Amino acid sequence: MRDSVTILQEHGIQPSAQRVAVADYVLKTVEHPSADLVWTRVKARVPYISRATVYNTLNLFVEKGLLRALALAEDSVVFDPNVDRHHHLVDESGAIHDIPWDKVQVCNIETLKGFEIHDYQVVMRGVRKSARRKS
Amino acid sequence: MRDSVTILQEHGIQPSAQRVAVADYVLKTVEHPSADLVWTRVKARVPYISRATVYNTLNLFVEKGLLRALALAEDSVVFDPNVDRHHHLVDESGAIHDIPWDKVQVCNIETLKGFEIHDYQVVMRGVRKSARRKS
DNA sequence: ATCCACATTTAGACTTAGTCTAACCACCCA
DNA sequence: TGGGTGGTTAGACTAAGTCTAAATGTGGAT
Repeated sequence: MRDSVTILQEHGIQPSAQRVAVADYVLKTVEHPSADLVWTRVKARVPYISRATVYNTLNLFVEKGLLRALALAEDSVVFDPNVDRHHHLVDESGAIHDIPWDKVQVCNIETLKGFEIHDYQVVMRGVRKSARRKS
Repeated sequence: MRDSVTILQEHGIQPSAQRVAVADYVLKTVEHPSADLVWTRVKARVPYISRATVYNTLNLFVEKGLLRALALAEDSVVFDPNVDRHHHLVDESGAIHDIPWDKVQVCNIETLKGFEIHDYQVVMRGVRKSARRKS
């Protein structure tokens, strides 16, 4: 995994200590955290970071294309460091899983009359099937 | 369009004056209103209805299958009286349009390993193409 | 090294969406 | 006539997020 400082610089973001701390967590996670969860996680390593900074930083990262903000569940916006096209599965437990773009195909979307589609994804609800050994 | 009182009764909901007022608006609208917009719209006809009642009523309608709650945009949950399967297009203006189920097809979703899909839809972002005469 | 201008961070006030609570009302039925 | 059950209400409360004004950090010119 590449260095957070480098990634920030490549996207025209001054790599301050706080921003690097946020990047170190949020660019590598797969847990689709809410902003407050990001705050909690980052505070565990850098206790002096403020809530406003976390929100500012997350919004900056979204603006600069490092993150995507997703409004999939009812109760909060979550962040996803996977900015390539992909689909999402919202588990009934609340967990969110990325589904690779080529696992599912959407047909006839370009023939929709009257609209210009800029982007789309399939949003699924379901449960992760319990794997073999559970206990 | 059928009578709101009848529809409520068929779904096991006591048709109080407030509930009928909410139903009269929200079961017929196509504007995908937020809860507060429902309150505003209903208050225009029934000024003595309280915010809590609107929220209670909307949640009751969702529970009883008269409405679906959608978390598509970042800033609030909206309600949709169309409870049949369909897709959604979120216009850049913020407006939400229903896209009929058979306009678009999703393939290979049943072959997804490791998950049991209960429900899905395609969520699109884009703009409504300006029709001929604009001015 | 020093200074300045500007960027960043901070705590806390503020806003907005939504839930909860406890009192209140209205009807049905004994 | 007096409960009891439903529904409604205002307002307190909570949670997510934004804003503000002050403090602090930083890079570049000298």
